[in-house]
Formats: sequence, C-alpha cells, structure tokens
Amino acid sequence: MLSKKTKYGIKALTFLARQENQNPVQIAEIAKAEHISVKFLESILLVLRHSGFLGSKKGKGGGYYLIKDPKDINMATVYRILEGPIALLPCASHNFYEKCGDCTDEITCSVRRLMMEIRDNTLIILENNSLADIAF
Amino acid sequence: MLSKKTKYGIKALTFLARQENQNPVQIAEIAKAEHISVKFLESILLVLRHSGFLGSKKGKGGGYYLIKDPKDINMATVYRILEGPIALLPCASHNFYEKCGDCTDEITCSVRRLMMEIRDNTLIILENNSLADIAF
DNA sequence: TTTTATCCTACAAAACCTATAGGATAATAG
DNA sequence: CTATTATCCTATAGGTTTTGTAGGATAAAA
Repeated sequence: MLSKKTKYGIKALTFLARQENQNPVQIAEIAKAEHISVKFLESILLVLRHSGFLGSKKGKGGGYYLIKDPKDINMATVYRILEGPIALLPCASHNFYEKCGDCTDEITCSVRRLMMEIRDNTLIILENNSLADIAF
Repeated sequence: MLSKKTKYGIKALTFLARQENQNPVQIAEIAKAEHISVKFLESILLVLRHSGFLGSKKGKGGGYYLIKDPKDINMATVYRILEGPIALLPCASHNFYEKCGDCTDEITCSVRRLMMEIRDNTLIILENNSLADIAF
C-alpha cells in the first residue's frame, strides 16, 4: 500500500503541474485544495525540493513551484523518492536491493521470481507515465 | 512491500506443494527448511487453514497438508488472504475498496488512475500464476 | 521593522509488524 | 488409561513505521 506521504506528494506535484504560470504556490493553498494537513504537506514538499523536483521562494509571494517540465518528471523516480522501492521484496529490487535472510538460493526462490515479474510490469507502467501524463 | 507473513506463507505453501505424497508435514520441519520462526509460522499456517488451503492433523504423525491441487490455488487469492489488498490505494481496490477521505472526485483523481493501472497489471500476473506454477 | 512564508529538527501518538508465551485440545502409542 | 506429540488459539510484548504536530530559525518583501 502507498503511504499517505506518497499519495499527497503526487497530488501536490499534479496540482503544481496544472498551474497556468510558474508563480510560487503556497503550501497552505495546496493543502487546502487537496485536503491535506499543512504541516504534513510541508515536510513532503521539503523532500521533493531536496530531490530536485521543486524550487521554493520565501517570504510574501513565496511558495513552491516546479523546476522541471512535467513531461520530464518520471513517475518511477517520484515513486522511489517518496515511497522507496518499487519491488515488493528487497531481494527483487534494483535500486534498494537487499539479500534475504531466510533464502538459501535466491536464484531459484519462487517467491522472488513472482515478485520480480510484478516489479518489471509495475516499473514499465511508472516509467511510461510522466507527471504531465497523469496531471491532465 | 510484502510482509514477512505473506512471504513465509507462500514459502510454506510451495514447500507443501513440493511434497511427493500427501502426508502431513510438521510446522517445525517447514520452519527449519525455510528458516522461519516456528511460532510465527504456526500463526501463519493457522490462517491458511482457516482460509481453506490447508488441512491439519494433530498428535504424533500430524502436521499440515494441502487440501487442494496446487494447480487450483491462485496466487491472487493467496495474496489477498495473507497480505490484503492488491491495489496500492484503498480507492483503487476491488476487494478492499474504501473511499478516500481527501479526494473530491474519485473518477478524475490522477493518482487513483495510475494506481488502478498498476493494480490491473499486477492482478493479471497473480491470477495467471497458480501455486503449481511457482512451486516448480 | 514588521509581516509573511519557507526551513528544519525534534518529538509524539497511533498503527502495524514480528514475533513469543503458554495453556487448551486432540490424536497416537504403549 | 497414561504419556507423548503436535496443532489450536488467545493474549501480549517489543519494535518499527507512519502520520502527523510544535516551535523556533531563516530569508524575502512591504
């Protein structure tokens, strides 16, 4: 299951992608529109800024804005930054790989094989969707 | 991410599917072979028995055994019983549907649309895999 | 200098996961 | 009938993750 952090993060990104101009949008405005706690959203936007998706401006007239074209923001990347691994098992993950403690042979593990098939398919969908694709 | 409960549950099912005869297998034997805590596995096998996958026999010579042909055990069903919803959001789930608190319009929600696409694909994979498919 | 809005760290409550404990129950062996 | 074996079942403990909240620091604008 997706965490609310990820869900809210994606919603905030789509909200920003739908803006007609590049003017900063305040946290409070996004929070109100998407029914998210302001403080919680604040911490999420901070992550997205540190990850290079968003820029920010302080003080009056400040807020957050996209610093990339939504067409160039890949949902697989967004997912990994907000949620973490796409795979359902650490041993089936590309970017967050971890060895299983209980497996004797990873190569023949039937659970892993199934989870890698799911991961491959999920990855294709996420990579084929940009922020622009889902925002409109 | 899959819980260990689900991972261990599937491993136990494949272990039982690989047995040459239908004799009961003790929890301790499965636990040892798959490197799982006996007590934890016990609670998982209990769930699988209550769900109609396993039968059990008490006392000496007792243990657990499959009561269905592995070909007829669908991994989507197994997943739902051990892990819960296949969808990444409650609002994108068939069997565990729940309305979003924050969404004003579910139909046009971009996050939901993406998550439903992922769910549909994951579901196809799980439904196309029986226990027999992954055990051998 | 005041107001505005993000920045950032720390923390707390709640939910969930991963087991463990321990007695009840039932089947088998002798 | 008794001892042994192995599942049955509930409760609970401890850890981790999630979901926020608090509150002051920082920077920009009026």
